[in-house]
Amino acid sequence: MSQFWKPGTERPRLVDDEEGGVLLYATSSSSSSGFGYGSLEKQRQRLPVYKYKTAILYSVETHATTIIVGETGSGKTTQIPQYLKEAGWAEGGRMIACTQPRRLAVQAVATRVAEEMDVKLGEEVGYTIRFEDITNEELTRVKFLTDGVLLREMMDDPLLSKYSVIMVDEAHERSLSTDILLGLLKKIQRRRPELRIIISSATIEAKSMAAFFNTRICRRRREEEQGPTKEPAILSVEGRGFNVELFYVDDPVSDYVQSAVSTVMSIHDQERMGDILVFLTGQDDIDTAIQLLTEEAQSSGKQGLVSVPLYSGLPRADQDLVFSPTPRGKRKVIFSTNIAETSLTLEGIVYVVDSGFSKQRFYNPISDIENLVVAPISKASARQRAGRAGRVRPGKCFRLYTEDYFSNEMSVVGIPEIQRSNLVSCVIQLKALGIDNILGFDWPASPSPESMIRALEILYSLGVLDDDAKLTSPTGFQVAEIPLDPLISKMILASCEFGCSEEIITIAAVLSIQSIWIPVRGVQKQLDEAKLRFAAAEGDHVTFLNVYKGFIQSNKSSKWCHKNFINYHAMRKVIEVREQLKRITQRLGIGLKSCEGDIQAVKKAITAGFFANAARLEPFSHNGMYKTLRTSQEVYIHPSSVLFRVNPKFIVYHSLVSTDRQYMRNVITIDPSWLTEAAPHFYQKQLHSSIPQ
DNA sequence: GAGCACTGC
Repeated sequence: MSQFWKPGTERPRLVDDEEGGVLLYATSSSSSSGFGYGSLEKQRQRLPVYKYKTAILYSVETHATTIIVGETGSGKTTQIPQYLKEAGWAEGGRMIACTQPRRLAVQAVATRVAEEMDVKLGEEVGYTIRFEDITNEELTRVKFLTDGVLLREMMDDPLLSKYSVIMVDEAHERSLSTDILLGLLKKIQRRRPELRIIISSATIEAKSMAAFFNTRICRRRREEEQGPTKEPAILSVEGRGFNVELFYVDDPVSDYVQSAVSTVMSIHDQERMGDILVFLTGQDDIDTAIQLLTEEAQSSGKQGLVSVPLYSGLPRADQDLVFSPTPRGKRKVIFSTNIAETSLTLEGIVYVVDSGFSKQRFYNPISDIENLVVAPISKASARQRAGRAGRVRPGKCFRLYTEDYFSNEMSVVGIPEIQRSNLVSCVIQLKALGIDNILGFDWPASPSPESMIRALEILYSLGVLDDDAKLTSPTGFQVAEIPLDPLISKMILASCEFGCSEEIITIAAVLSIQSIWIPVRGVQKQLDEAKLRFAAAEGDHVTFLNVYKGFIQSNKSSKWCHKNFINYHAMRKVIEVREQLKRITQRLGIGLKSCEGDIQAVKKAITAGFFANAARLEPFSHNGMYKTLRTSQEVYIHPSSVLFRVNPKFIVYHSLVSTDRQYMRNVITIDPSWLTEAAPHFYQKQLHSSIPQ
């Protein structure tokens, strides 16, 4: 390995990551195994953040905004809410909120904090995530929630008046909801000077966050200002990770999959025992890498390697393999996507191999298409990946790019999600909160005006916004109320008119789940056959109705799912979402009605939401090429669709996925005259040119 | 002939 690698000139150092001392999937080390309160208290005091308790409380007392830079295992997430509670911030009926970008983290942190405070979860300490509200209105003083839920709460309580302090954790990840939340919190602060905001962020982002929240206008007027200082305070808390030594390649690699496999082999050869985590970009890479490694290990007679894939599409049981203990004398190699960068914490990793790439979403507002492309990661991501090696003992990280590339070419932080996404949901949420001047909204990072305008256009075409870009009544307000993509919400509202809301909320629930089929490559043929049992000539949406019906008739049986290659957990989720939609539609005064098999009604309701996603088969096309009616984009039916190779003339699709081609996922056949019925304004021009009568 | 990661009363 010494020929291949050169130690970086950068000195080995502590590497940060984001969880404040909470180890997901490591619940056995907590009090349930017999530690009493006293021991928990001692553990708390040993956390690095403990030393800063007074400083943090002082800063929160005197500053409107405090930015906490916390490294690995600093304990900030679990401890700061408790400090605030002890200092009296939850007195007088007030509450302390702490947001996380992910549900799992919310549950884990809340559970841990309840344990440390020796209270029952759901009483003094509670949490709220979608479908799960473990809080008690009278008792709960410290509340953990996803930032998406807090945004929803603002619809009822725009000033978030019940909270005295709001801590936004993992702000450096710059997720869509976090950015919207930060923009809104800044606005709230102006109206509620007594509100305190704590933002926990990685080092790299701290300064820009501070600049964003700095609302102090003029230095001289400082003495006249009432209340806390407007200029944010920045506090830094060290972590408790181990050293991770960094290595770079001498020359750029041409094939990072092959290179990752060779590196794993060298580590296995030359380094002491310890598991390896390899960051690749997707399922394809991962499958190829595992195959290559198996071959290389076989041909060189090397033993003792156990390779495990890890990506979100993997069935739950297979994902759990990653957490099973490595057999004695073996070395586990986990080939993972970005999922291991933030969402999952793996124990026992000592070596990290970083390809330097990940798949990232990019949105093109001109074509209104979201693309998934392999792109170089940022320095922040690279640090995060490296940090995964230093959790149990000092580790090593092998970067499959040159040190020169890292220093001079890699961007410091990634592009915030809000600048890479379709903004339709985001715009409607702001409108619902009464923010009229969307283009002038103060964001932590501004999205492009093109994306904003495109979102406004789409919402206008859906009849959600009027000529003055205000929410229409009742449609606009109703669509904003439903926590789904506005196109789906519109479809639900239309179903009322067509008398098929029972069917449409089922379809809406299925569409909001990733996939209801079991994702297995080896048994593709059986999966296709299973699909045929439910396939409807009208398309995928109607097929979903058949699957749902079968699932209900089987009495929601997991056996039935297994037999039919249907993902049982996904179907449970469908039931859950459907129940939620049922409640919401009832509140909106939409009566649930079944069309009793009138499929045309169902398809018309779908068209009412998705008219913009219409495509027409190219005449004389031999390979099933379609063009979208709106922008004449070349698109194809996705191979997973029941209409693949059927190629009906006119279709409406739910979404596009872009790989080497643009694939339409979930399609139904339509009659083109429905398009002009559903959106006359939208299709007026195209009517004569592209739709034959 | 094919699926980065999250999320929402």
